[in-house]
Amino acid sequence: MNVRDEQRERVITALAEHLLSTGLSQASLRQLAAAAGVSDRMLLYYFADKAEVLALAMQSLAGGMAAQLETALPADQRLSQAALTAKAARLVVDPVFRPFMRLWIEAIAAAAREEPPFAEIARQIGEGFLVWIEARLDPAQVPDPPGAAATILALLDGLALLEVCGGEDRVQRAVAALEAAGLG
Amino acid sequence: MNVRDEQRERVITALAEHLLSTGLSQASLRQLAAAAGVSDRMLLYYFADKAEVLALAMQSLAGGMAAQLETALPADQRLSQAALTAKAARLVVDPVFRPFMRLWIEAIAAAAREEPPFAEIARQIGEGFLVWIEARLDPAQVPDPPGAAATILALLDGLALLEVCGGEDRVQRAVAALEAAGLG
DNA sequence: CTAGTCATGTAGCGAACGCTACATGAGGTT
DNA sequence: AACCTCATGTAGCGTTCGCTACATGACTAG
Repeated sequence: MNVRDEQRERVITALAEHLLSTGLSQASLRQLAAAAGVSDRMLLYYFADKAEVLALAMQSLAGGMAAQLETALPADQRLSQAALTAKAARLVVDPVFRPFMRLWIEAIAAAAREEPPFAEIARQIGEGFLVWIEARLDPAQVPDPPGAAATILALLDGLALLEVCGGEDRVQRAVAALEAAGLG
Repeated sequence: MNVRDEQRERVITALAEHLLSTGLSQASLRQLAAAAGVSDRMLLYYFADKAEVLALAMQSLAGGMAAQLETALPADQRLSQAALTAKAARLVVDPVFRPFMRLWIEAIAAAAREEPPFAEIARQIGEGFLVWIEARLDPAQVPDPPGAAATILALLDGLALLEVCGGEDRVQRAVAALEAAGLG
């Protein structure tokens, strides 16, 4: 393989990690290059432009996130809406997933202002989430799986927002309430 | 009153409108000044810095939003969690409120990256939302009002995110599902 | 009348941004 | 040996950003 192609892989992996830990605020070309251990000049030699860098790094993260979600809550078990809501909520507020959720809301906000490449990225990742959720809903118990999945996704994303504007304890209280309801 | 103080009021009102319609992406000092019909130089004569301008405009918007919410769903009627969730969800996806919700998630994302003055603003507005919600929950029907309020807020905010990453139809399906559940 | 505050304009600073032009050496091909 | 592509460095372009220094006319207080 090319040196260039090797570097593309190496750099994207490093940048995914960097984005996870610092968010989109530290994502200028120069900052990304420094985080990946290359010069900004070379970053634009490996990739077409900043949008490509961010798109690839976000896709890499989404892939990792999807794999972790698969193992954390396997699809062979179908749940009621309340039960899945509670379990998924506990998952996404876990310290393991929280950095991703933080980045996820930054990406959606960037998509909201139509900032490339986030409009596309956010659509893709959101779609992936919906598929993941719907695959875990028991059609026998859930009258409207697409509606239920959309509702659950909204709630999960909302928990990430709640953490920012309401703090950790509010999130825990919400998750506890969901678990209490999920037992019914 | 001073010319300066008159201008402060006038400019903030204009900028609240501007932020509502264009979001935070068109919010550089020069763009804000143009939207308010003044020079950027004068904007920084009327206000201390950009953070003050944004803070005041956001507070103005939050006030207007709060007033509209009060009239749209008066506090004298206490509801069950499911019923309030459904009613509030229908409210926030209304075209009247959607621009605010859009801006709201941009503000939370800015808060997430600790961008002044949004950390403070987001906390304030989020707190206001929680109070508003809790004041409409019937304590006789709701075992854990703070938890329920946090859950509802997460869901409402999440609907705004869902619109960005999943599109209008997904939001409508989620609201329909919530209304179906709210009838039970 | 003079002095000073208020309101506003002109001009620009220094930094960061995304991105590019150009040079250079290393290594392979003919 | 001549040439060419690849990988990399240096330097900087043009723009936008938040913000400021400085000047100037208008009005007001002593």
